[in-house]
Formats: sequence, structure tokens, C-alpha cells
Amino acid sequence: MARPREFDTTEALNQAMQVFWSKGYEATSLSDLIGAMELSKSSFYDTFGSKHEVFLAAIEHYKKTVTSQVSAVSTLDSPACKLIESLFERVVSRMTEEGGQRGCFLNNCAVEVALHDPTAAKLIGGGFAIVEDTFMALIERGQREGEIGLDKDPRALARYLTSSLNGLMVVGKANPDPEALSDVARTALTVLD
Amino acid sequence: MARPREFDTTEALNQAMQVFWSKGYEATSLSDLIGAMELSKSSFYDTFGSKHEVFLAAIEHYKKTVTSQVSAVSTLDSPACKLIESLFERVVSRMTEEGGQRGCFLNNCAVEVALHDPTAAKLIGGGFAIVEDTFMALIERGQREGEIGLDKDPRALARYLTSSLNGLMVVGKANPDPEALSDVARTALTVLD
DNA sequence: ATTATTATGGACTAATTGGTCCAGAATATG
DNA sequence: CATATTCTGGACCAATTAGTCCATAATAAT
Repeated sequence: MARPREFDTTEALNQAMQVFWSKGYEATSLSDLIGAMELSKSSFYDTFGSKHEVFLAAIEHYKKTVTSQVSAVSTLDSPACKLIESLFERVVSRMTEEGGQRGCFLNNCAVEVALHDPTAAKLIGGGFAIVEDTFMALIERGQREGEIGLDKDPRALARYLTSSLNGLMVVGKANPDPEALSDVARTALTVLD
Repeated sequence: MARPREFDTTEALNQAMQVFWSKGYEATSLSDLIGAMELSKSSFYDTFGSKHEVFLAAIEHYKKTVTSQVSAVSTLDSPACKLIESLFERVVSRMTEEGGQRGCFLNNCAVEVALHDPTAAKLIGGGFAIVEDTFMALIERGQREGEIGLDKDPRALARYLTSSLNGLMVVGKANPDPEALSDVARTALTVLD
């Protein structure tokens, strides 16, 4: 009755990530996972070890697939400030569109588990670092091209932008109001002037 | 054997809040709660109804006891900008000191439950509004007293500061580095100049 | 002292939790 | 065709989950 179906491990991981992303770590049960991943409990444990291990793998998967898209923005050749703006705009519109309120998986994980899960905390920190480094690369480019004042500290600015993006998502969860979020984004970006 | 001890409902609620604050909603079990609140299961249900009801009550309790302290800052008569700075400094040092990483309860709740718990989301939104209104009052005072330019929109600025404070706490969870957080706070406050 | 109130421990659900294990079915390889 | 590999359903586990209920004990009010 059961026909072996050589499943795609990466796709299964992707599904696991989606569930954790939507429900959070604690609220995700094993049956949620095996349902979404479309594999049996036995295969789940054979392949992934435990709920916690899939969770960590899901964080890594997010970094490889989602966070890396952020990082890819720095390779585009629009003006640096425009690219930074577009990242903020994207977050604002994501947070206000249908079904976008789940925010950023790293953000969710940082808040829910970082305090009690040092292993996860490190992975999450690494994810934030990718974003920060992307911002820093853009800022340095902006400085080279005369868009951004040389008096500004690229590292501090990058840290600030990363934090701002996260703040945007937190307040967006409680109140996904486009105007309010636009106010935040617009004001946040004035530091680049 | 069981000696009735007319317990302090407010104190019990405070203890419940502490547990939810430290562990999150899902990760908090009933035995965690009745342990911390020092009452029996029966009394728990008699008095508070359910886990979810205590949770909502805990959010309200937080607003009354913790968030209201933020709001109280606006009544002090130091220069407005100094008061705003002090709020940011307080968050930075809280996030970097021993045991301070649990952050802000409203922030935690927004991220963990807002998406799936509209009732909680509203209470949390109300809490953020208290912070926002506090910032706005301070900004308007700053404008009246000539510290802050009249060209700035107090509402937008207040929304921005509220969001920034939340961002600070998220990145602080993944990486509670004083230098990084100071960079963020310092940069965030430059919009007041 | 009697009564009314308040709180309790603990027995009791029914469901669910994460996790183990294995006999057997479907496929791939020889 | 036979064998090795891969995957599965489902039985099973002990622990825990949120929640109900009640007879009883300690107190407060009369």
C-alpha cells in the first residue's frame, strides 16, 4: 500500500520551515511537521533526528533561501540608497499584505527561542549578520559614490538598519497599518541623508 | 492540612506574568503557572478561568505596571531629548545585563502570538500605543522648547522611536553585545537632531 | 457554636506530546 | 528472479497537556 517515494529532503525541510515560520517552535507539533513534510514519522526520525534538529536545519534553510535574497540585493547596480529603501519598502508591504504578517522567521525565532536555545541563537545571530553585512556593503558603496556622507560609521549604520527592519516587523505584527509602518520606514531612512 | 490563605490576586497575576514573560505563552504549562502563582489548580480555574484568560490578564497587568513606568517618564522635567535618550539607554543596558535578555513582554507577545490571537494582538497594540503616545508627548514638548525642529512630524517620529526600541530588543536577543546595541541606539537618536 | 465562605488536594478525563520500534511493502540493483 | 535498500503504517511508550469535579479543611461572619 505504501509506495516508496524517494522524497526531496530539501523540499521537506522547506515545508518544515514554513510550519515553524507560521506557528512558532513550541506551537508546532510533530504531526504538524510530518503532515507538511509528507513523510512518515519513522522517516522523519530516520532522516532528521528530532524536532529540535529539524528546527535548527530550518533556520539554516531560511538563511540559505530567504536571507540570501536580501544579500543578493547588494549586487544590483542601482544607487545604494535606492536599494536600501527598496528593502524597507518590501518589508512594509509584506507586513501589510494578506498573509504577510508572519514576518521574518529569524526575527520570530530570536524572540521566541534565543533566550533558552543558545544553539539556535547563534544561527539566528549569523542570519542577522548576513543582513548587517549587506547593509554595510551598500553603505560603503554609497559612500564611495558620494551618496552617503563619509562622516558616517558604516558598521554602526548597518547595525542600525538591521535593527530598524526588525522593529518594523514587531510593531507590524501588533498593528499592520501601512501608514504607521511607512512613517517608521521613512523616518528610519532619514539617517542616510 | 490546607490552610486557606486569602491570596493576593494581583500578586498572583504578577507571578503569572513573570512566567509568561520568561518562557513565552506556549512553553508555559499549567503547572508552571500554579507553581509560580502559589495556588491550587482548583483555585486557578475558579479565579482566572483558563490559561488563555490569565495570559490576557497578564498582558494587561504588564501595561499597568511596566509600560506605565515608561509613560511616567514624560512627566519628569528634564529636557525631552534627554528623557528619550534615557529610555533608549535603559533598554540597551537591560538587554546586556545578566538576566535582562527576556526583553519586553509586549514585544515577545507580539511576535509569538499576535498572528494567531487577535484578542491578545489588540491588547499588545494598546501597549505599544502607550509607548508611542509617551514619545509623542515628549517630542511635542521638545518642539515647544526648541530642542526639536518644528519641521518634524511628532506622530511619525513617535512611531519610529517605538519601532526602534522594539528592534533593539530583537537584535539584542540574538546578540546581546553592548557595543552593537549602543551603535543602534546612538544612530537611531540622530533623527532628533 | 453554627453557618457561610473560601480554598484545597487529589482523583479523574481525554487528548496530545515527542519519541521508539518493527514487520512488511514498494522499489532499485544485481 | 532474488536480494538489498528505502520507506511506511501503526503499535506502543511514558509523560504531559489543559481542564473538571468534589469532598474536605481552614477560616470569617453571625
